[in-house]
Amino acid sequence: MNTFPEKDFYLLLIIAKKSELNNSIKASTSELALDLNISQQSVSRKLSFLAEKELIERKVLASGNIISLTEKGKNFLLKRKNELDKIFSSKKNNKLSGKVKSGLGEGKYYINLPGYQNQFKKKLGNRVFPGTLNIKINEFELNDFLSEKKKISIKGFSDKQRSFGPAFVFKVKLNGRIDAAVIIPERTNHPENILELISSFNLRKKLKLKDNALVFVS
Amino acid sequence: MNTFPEKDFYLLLIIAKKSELNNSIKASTSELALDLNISQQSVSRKLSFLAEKELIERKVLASGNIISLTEKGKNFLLKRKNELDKIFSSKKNNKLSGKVKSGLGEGKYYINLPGYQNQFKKKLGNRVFPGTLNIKINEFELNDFLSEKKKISIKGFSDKQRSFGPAFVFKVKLNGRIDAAVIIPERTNHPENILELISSFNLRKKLKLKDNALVFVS
DNA sequence: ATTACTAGTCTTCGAGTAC
DNA sequence: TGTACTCGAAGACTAGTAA
Repeated sequence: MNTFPEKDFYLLLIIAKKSELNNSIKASTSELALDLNISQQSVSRKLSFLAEKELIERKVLASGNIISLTEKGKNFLLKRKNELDKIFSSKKNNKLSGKVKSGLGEGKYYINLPGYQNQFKKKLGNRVFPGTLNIKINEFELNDFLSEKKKISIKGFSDKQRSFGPAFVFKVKLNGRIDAAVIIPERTNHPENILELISSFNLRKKLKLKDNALVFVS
Repeated sequence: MNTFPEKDFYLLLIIAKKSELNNSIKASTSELALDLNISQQSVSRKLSFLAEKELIERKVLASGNIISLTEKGKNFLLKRKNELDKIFSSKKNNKLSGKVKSGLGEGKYYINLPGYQNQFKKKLGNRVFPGTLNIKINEFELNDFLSEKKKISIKGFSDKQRSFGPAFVFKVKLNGRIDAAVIIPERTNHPENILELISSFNLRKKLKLKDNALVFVS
């Protein structure tokens, strides 16, 4: 029995990620075991299972496995994606709420660099206040929220000493009325549950926000 | 151990579907057992597990369960959705290919009703040929394909005898060059792996298509 | 009608180890 | 280094049944 690999879904997902859906990957069972937090032996068994069900294609070499998803495997994931999309589509997140947090104040420095400010002026209509308002949000809702917004690109640049990376900004309203923008570094390495807002206003002052104040962006 | 309910994912998904994410549902363990093709006892155990992990909220009554997803439960699904979205986002399907199939010829009758033809003329620019070209496609790719297209609504209407339902149409090109439109009844009950195309042309003749001919829409 | 405990069976797990 | 077999333990399953 066991027609559908619900239990092995996550292994399939990891293979999809690593292979970028369409390529082959080389991976040993112990490597994958680390990703899944299970034993090498179990991965071996699971890969056999997925191959037997024709969800993956697999060549076993002395040095590891060459693995790729089959059409059937991709469809299995796509079907799951469609189910989830359908469930969440009705509840489009056009609002994101969270609490105001204090950042490290680094944003301030970067935001105020002329290389960025000039672009803000051109693309957002105004220079922005040197500082960001940090809001702690549910990171899982961020994707859906931003997917509805227009992505505006901010280019990176260099000065004599160092270079500054590109970023994306998205125009939003804070608490339904104040013009602001979400800014996300293109090569992000900071926590995704913190949303950084910029604005021509000093948002914290303008809205008299203290730490942990509940706000929403839309 | 067993921190994440990979094995019970499908039950969580079913609860999400039935509850439309945010509502409570009433369901007995044996009902859910049918959906999952497992025993009533297993559902009982799985529900306890999900509740213990705080993925669902559950009230056990003499007549069944009142179940709703917790924020944590929704996040679990949302996270999975985001992973899948990410995997498939690079491979945007702006092309859908499949084989020409013979339909039952019903489409012809409906398509040609003035109540529909007048709307086609207004919204697609032309009356359409009375007949549909049926293409067998991969149903799992349909969602992604259509999500990139503009949805045009065709209203339902009634005559003395009966009523005819609303539909959606999406402008596409067949084989990269012929103007056509996908038509999907709003209350669909026909197989989703068959795509029905309408056009001002008789597509079958114009492209000299025989059954099983490979075509693509974009 | 329910839910869910018990108990026996079947499945899945990973340590050890062969190749 | 690899993969994957054996096998004892742990976990998950269902039938019977109590509440």
